[in-house]
Amino acid sequence: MAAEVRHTNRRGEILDHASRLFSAHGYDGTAIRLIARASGVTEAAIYRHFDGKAQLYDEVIRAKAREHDIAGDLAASRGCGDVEDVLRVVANHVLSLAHRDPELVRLMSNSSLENDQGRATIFREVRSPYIEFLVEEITRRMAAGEVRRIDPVITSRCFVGMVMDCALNAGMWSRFAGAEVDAQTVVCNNVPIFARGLTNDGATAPFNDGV
Amino acid sequence: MAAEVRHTNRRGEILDHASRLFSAHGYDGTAIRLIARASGVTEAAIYRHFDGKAQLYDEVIRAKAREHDIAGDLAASRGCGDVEDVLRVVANHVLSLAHRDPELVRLMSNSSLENDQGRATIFREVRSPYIEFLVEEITRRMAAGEVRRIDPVITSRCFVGMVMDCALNAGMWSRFAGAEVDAQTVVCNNVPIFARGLTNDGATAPFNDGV
DNA sequence: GGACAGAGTCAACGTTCGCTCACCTCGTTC
DNA sequence: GAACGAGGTGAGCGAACGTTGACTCTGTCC
Repeated sequence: MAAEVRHTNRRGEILDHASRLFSAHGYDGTAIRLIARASGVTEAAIYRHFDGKAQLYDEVIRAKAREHDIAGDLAASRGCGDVEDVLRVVANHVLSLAHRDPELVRLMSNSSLENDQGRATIFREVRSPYIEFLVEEITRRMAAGEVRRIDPVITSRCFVGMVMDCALNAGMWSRFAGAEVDAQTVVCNNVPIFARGLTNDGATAPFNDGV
Repeated sequence: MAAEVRHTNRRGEILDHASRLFSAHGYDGTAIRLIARASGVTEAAIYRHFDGKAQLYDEVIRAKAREHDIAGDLAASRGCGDVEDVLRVVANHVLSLAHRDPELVRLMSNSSLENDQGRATIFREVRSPYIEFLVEEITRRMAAGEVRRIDPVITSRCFVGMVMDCALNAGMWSRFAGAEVDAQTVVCNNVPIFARGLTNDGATAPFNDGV
């Protein structure tokens, strides 16, 4: 990270402005001309640094995803607490990420069809770390009898999807329902529901049927 | 006389082709020229029927939303079965809607920033009916003691969000994990988890604390 | 001090965009 | 049968688009 700081930061500046504009207006809605003007250079200068619009967009996505070490953050909580704690860690991380980096949220909900590769990149870099962490935790806790017998992959994908959808559409909620709901309230409401649905009752034997 | 008047349907034809193209390439990615060519007319003809591109897009969204009577479908299941049945009805309806009308799914995930009004329309016409149905069901069952004390609005929004995210990103799943997961498997896995998290234990008294 | 490469500008290219205009062709109405 | 409005055409507008080529400036290396 510190090694990248050359004495000309133009490339980074362009990437920053492009990230902001792409996230605000989408891929098709952002002209190279706009990025150039925002970066204080001409359009031709942008083509000195990037091969074209598509490649610039791809670099923006990749740089944005690399800003966060999601898997690394989650690794610290590996094996800690009960399954409710695990869900809470994931949900809180997603929602705080969305709060810290609104551009990322917009890029995620923007890169739907325009530039399908960008969408795949975001999916792989942002969503997958959460899912993989959850799958691992749930699988281990299922073997230990803490979690009932469910499909860890489907369950993890859907839980992450629920939290992502919440982060992406929080703005829409307030527009229709009026009252703003903060992230912590959502977590406090939903994580226990999901956790309760996942955990074995104390009365039930951990291994009630074979694998 | 009345049998040959099918070509008075130009407006509807244009809407159909516009719907297909907008859902395939997004708002900015779809040129009026393309819609005209697909509809077998010139661009000028489109401007006879619609005020402009933005209004055409809005009409597409509105027509698409009106194709389905989500609230009406759900009303038939009002008050039936236990809370698990209610969740299953909602999840199955969302997933079958997505299966029957892929264009709608694409429009939903496409209309992100481009034309924000279109996004709000889809949100109101497609998502809200599910949420309102769930809120009503959960609230009633909470009062009856079947469901634990949770926030019905947040819970409903998040459940619907989970299912929508599943419907929207099912294509992405298979690309990364390889194995395709069909909708019914997802419902069978997740609805019981959520339902179990919502329902009161049999051992617990229905009203264990005041409202 | 000359060669060279990177970074930047300026001007323009060919194309496509949303949109409009003048005109045509009907079926209906008075 | 004249008038008329709805629906359609073909040509073309001005603007914006992504992209490129020729050129300049400025360090750095041999």
